[in-house]
Amino acid sequence: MTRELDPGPAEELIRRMKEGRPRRGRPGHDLEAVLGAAVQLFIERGYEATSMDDLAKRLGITKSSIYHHVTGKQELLRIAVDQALNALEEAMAEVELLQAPAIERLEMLVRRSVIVLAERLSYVTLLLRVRGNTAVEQQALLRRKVFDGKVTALVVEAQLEGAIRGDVIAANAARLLFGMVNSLIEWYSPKRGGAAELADTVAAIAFDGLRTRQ
Amino acid sequence: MTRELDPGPAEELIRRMKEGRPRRGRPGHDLEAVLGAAVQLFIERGYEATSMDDLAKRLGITKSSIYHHVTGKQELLRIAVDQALNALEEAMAEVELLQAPAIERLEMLVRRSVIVLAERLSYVTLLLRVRGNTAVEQQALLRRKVFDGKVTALVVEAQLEGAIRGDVIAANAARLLFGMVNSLIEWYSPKRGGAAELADTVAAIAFDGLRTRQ
DNA sequence: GTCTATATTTTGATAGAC
DNA sequence: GTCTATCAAAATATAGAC
Repeated sequence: MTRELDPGPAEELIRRMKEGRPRRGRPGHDLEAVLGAAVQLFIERGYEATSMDDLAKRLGITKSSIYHHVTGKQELLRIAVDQALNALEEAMAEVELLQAPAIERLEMLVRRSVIVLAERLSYVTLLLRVRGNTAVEQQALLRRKVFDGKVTALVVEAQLEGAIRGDVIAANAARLLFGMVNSLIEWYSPKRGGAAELADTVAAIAFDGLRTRQ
Repeated sequence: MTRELDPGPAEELIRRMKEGRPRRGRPGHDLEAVLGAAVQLFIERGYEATSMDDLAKRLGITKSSIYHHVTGKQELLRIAVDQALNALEEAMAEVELLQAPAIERLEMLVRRSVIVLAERLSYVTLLLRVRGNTAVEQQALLRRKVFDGKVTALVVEAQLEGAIRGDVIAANAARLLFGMVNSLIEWYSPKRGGAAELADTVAAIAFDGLRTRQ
């Protein structure tokens, strides 16, 4: 029970992923393959609506075989949302180190977040759909809340510098800004081309608006 | 099976709601009460994660009693998302009648949509979370798609008029715009004050951007 | 309008052989 | 790494009394 909050043994996978080492050539499936199929299904049907048997069928194995790779359904979700949170928190940490006006740090955070969303699309998608039913989900919501708080702080700072309009409530602006960013998960597809260009579009609309200037 | 796509007998409720006639004073629960509790639970825990027994407990009755009011779980979802879709489509229809530049019609649609989201917050929340698992959900997704297509058409028109920046892909702009609008369901609360003011904020950011102008 | 059964499936998970 | 067999719990839904 305390297990789902621990780092867990799945960090082996995360480490392997970071190092770009794809998978070992053994027959059958490994954790990576199981996780990939699970994430895909969770996104298609929703986490709750996906049964371990659905996952087994997708993998072409039996339900019980899955338990050789993970302790249960929740662990699959935990690994996935952790991937998303780690990347977003890393982006935030980098931005916080910058010596620049708040509005520039904020814009950089927006661009970096778009990139993270594009690169880890399925993980971030799952993260943003988490509702808080289980301990795993509540922990994820908590980390999101911390992130959101830092965004609001950036907006406040930029307003004090006079760089962001003062006629909007900072928390609302922060939420709308990242509401726009996060909405990418609803339609972005890697085929759709460069995430960098998309980041430009998002930043342009968010900071300068849709309207033409004369 | 064909039933879930029919208008269904629950249109009595919808009619009563439109007329502002709240509920009949009989003892026990009516469809409206059951629907209200269901919607609340679907939002808290997710549709799939909510069992009919959860709903029964929340209402203080037994599971089987629910089937006196509705044919099943899916019907509850159908009534709810229909409420949201009807309101959004009505807003679109009204805007389409306006004799005004496309950008003004688009801005009006944004404002009206914010109001709809605020007024029917829980229904729209459910609508935006629909994944397409069942026939009910697929029908809802289809109606959303039509709505989105009309938004994109408005953006294109406004670009041709030179009112909206031409350096963004219309479909992307439309999606980001309503991504921002729709993100309201994640945090808006009626207590948070007027929806009209919020609509102003959304329109200001979307059309003129966060950045201060000198 | 609500109840007490009850039917029938499906769920997440385990034990132990290969 | 996968299998068969099995489990206990939980799911949606129905029948029929009050």
